[in-house]
Amino acid sequence: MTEFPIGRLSAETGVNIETIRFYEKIGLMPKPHRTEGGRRLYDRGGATRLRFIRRARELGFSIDDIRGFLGLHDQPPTCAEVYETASRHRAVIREKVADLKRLDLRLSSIMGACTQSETPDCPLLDALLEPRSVI
Amino acid sequence: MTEFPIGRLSAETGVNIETIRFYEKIGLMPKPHRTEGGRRLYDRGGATRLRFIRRARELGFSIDDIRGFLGLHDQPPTCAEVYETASRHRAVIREKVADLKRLDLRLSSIMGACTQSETPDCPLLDALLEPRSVI
DNA sequence: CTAACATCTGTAGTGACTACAGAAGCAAGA
DNA sequence: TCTTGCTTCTGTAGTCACTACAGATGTTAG
Repeated sequence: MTEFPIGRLSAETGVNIETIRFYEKIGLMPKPHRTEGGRRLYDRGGATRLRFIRRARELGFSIDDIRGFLGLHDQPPTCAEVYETASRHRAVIREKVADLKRLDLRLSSIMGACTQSETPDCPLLDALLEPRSVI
Repeated sequence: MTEFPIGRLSAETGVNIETIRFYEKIGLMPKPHRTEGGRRLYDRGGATRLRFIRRARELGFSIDDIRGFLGLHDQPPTCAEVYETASRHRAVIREKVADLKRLDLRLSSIMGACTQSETPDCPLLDALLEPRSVI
């Protein structure tokens, strides 16, 4: 047999069984064959497609981006369109990095005021209460 | 009157009306007075508390962290406990920054292969399909 | 034949809100 | 007093990308 059940697909691709079924429900994975008893049977193509989805997810692309890559919106995209999606995605990532770095600075700044004592009197919480603090 | 309705509280603190009601539902904000007609009335204390919550959220603390700060888990926390929470939070932020930077590198790497042509033949998508790619 | 395991469907939960629908309170002007 | 228009009310459902069950049934090795 060239077909295999969902458990093997899951083991082979590193994608959870429930996630595979979820991808099918939202139309990202096509409906596979079934055994007479109703169990899903996948082939090589299914594994390739699922791995593609997993890699794209690992790179942080949204389900909707992936739908586009797979041509599920309309046509399969041109190379330029894919680049455009990736480029916008990277811009979001870079903005997130900048945001988180600013957050780190602000947090570190108020943490510096902390005495770390065992009393409930905490400059860190005070900093959150004071409108004119470093925050 | 020293009391004011939810709209003014919202305007004053920059927190959405629906969010204020949400905070009340989950017990982060206490139940306020009501007019005879059933509308919420807040005082200065309410505004101070809500601003505290907003600042903590801006710093990325979870609702549960904030519950701890406000002493809603058990007692009001000691300064050392607050510092510990902040410290763990900062560690998560730094890990996220590192993750996102790695993501940027990987993404940039495969974007470099892209021809940005108008054809559907896309090295970027191929990179996601190939198991042995740079990704 | 049976025990153990794999898989099935469907629903609800996660976090931190946001977006409505439909009803009702409230304040200012005519 | 009445109306107009704004504000607020409750309750539910949607967001994103899954994850975690419960309870039933298929499949396979010994």
